[in-house]
Amino acid sequence: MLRLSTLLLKTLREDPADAEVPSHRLLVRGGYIRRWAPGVYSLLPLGQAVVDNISKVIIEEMKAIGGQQVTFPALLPREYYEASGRWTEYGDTLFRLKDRRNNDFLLGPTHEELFTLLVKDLCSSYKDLPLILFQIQAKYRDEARPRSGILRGREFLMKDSYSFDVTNEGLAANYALHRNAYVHIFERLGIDYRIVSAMSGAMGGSQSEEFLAPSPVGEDTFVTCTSCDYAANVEAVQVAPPAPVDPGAEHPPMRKLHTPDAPGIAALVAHLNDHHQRSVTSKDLLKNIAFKADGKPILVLVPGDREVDAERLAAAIAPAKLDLFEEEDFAAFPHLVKGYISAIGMAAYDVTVYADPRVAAGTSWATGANEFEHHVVDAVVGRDFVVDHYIEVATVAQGDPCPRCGSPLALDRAIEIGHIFQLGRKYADTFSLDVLGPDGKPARVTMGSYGIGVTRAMAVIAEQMHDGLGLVWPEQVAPAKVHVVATGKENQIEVALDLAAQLEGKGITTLVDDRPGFSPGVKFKDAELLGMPWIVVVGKNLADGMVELRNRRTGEATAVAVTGLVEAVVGALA
RNA sequence: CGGGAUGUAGCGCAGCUUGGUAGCGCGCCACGUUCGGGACGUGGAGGCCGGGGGUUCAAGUCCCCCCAUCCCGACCA
Repeated sequence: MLRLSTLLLKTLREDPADAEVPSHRLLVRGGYIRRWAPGVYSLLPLGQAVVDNISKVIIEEMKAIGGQQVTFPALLPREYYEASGRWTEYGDTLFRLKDRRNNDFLLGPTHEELFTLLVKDLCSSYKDLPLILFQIQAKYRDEARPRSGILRGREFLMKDSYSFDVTNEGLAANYALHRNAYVHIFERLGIDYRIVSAMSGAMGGSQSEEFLAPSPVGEDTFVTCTSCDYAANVEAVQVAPPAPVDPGAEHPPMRKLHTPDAPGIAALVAHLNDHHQRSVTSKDLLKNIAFKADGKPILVLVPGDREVDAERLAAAIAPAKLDLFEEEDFAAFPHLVKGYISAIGMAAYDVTVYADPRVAAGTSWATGANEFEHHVVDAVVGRDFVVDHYIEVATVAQGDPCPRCGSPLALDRAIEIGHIFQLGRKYADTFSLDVLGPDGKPARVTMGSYGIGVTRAMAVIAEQMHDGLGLVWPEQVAPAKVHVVATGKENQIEVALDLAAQLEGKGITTLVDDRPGFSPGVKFKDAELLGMPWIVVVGKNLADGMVELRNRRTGEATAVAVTGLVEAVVGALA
């Protein structure tokens, strides 16, 4: 039983000044969490209770698919991350520190390395596999911009699990088990979610799916088809192949035009239409964007109404390191003229040209001329310039055709709450993780990794389930199922405590507001802010032997005899 | 890393233009009244005005530097 008279809880009447999104505002106001530094929070007693409830659901479902729980250290020596290359790859996002002997350590951002090494240490036969290990543990990532309370923290609680198999079929089976377990977990937590295809490029065709919770404050964007069941993160959308181009089509010869004051797509559209009797929109122009791949200039071509998604590009050219083309790069490489960039003639300078599939061979474009204040029109792909590689890097827009069925795609924002990934043999290769197969020969192990943000799930639930008065927890995660409010100056507190004890006796977690001297208004407001699914009011009707049972979500209230309260609650929860 | 905003009591804020004894609301403590929608009275506790330097007889207020926090952008030629 949680008693408000002694519980460490101070609710705030006003919104904290630094909180914008609802989950952050309400969790701080309700005394669930407290901030210490950007992206670093304490869980107070009620917050801890929520996290415990979420963890319990996750642990049950992970064990149901044969997962074995472990706990790894968060403090890790550099050498293992050096071996996998992530000491460098993670960059500034990695928290690094030194011990007294000046040895490098890090705070673990995720644990593939150590799980791989543990299995290498302990498992030497195919008979030891398949194996699923998981932990619920704090992760550390020095995010460029932590935000939105515990939605994106620098320290956060995560369930991470890893599967180990000898065969690809085994990996696929473990992946399917996890996918299924995640469905159960998010259903039980009452989270509204979608499963979408995620980016798989960098890891080489491995399958990967994300569990996304639709939310206006989400940082991810995903598409869903308006008619079939296609759903994907925008980063993973595959463009439908462009309509075939008639190879025999005649195009007028390429012409160079003087286009003063027309750098940039919008200015060029206006200039061509006003001064050259063309009828073009941004779609007909080629957007040429220069980057550096391992220091060498590359060009990326997309239609003028699209943007280049740098994340997708980075994944597409990995492991080459992607950088922007800066002022000094233009100065050092005068063949590319800022504002008038063109792919024409770039083959001579060893500049690799990447293009979106819409920039198909035989299509005709207006583009830069690599000459100050000049553009060209009627430049034809394959005739006037060459595309070296086609890659998926253009941003996706509302209404784009579904790659599966061609119907328009819808775009929505969401928060990533889970990610399941067929890693394959990447880490097994790094650490030479083999087991002996039935044929007596070593077999390379294949792995999956699977994550759920536990503290983020708490924020997501708050985000999806609140109203103007406060939080509205689902029964599975609420710190208590019932909040008993005692108002009045008679024996209400005694009766409330007695009812709470009876409810607890039935296994129903109960929070009771037994604070003396608080006005009824304060107690009602707090009960609504804190968001337990059921509120029992022990007040003035006690004189008639009655109390009130309210549903926090619907606001529905019914009068119940004190003697029948426990039974009524049991019925309501069933 | 760039742009914007903000740092004054536990929380939310005013005071800064025009320098002159540190304020308000909530919360907190004591006593009394009140008790179904954030009650009231009386008395109280609580501040290095983010930090450093400067100007001045005098700085929360003016000037310079630094730090921190929040929001937006992370490139679009």
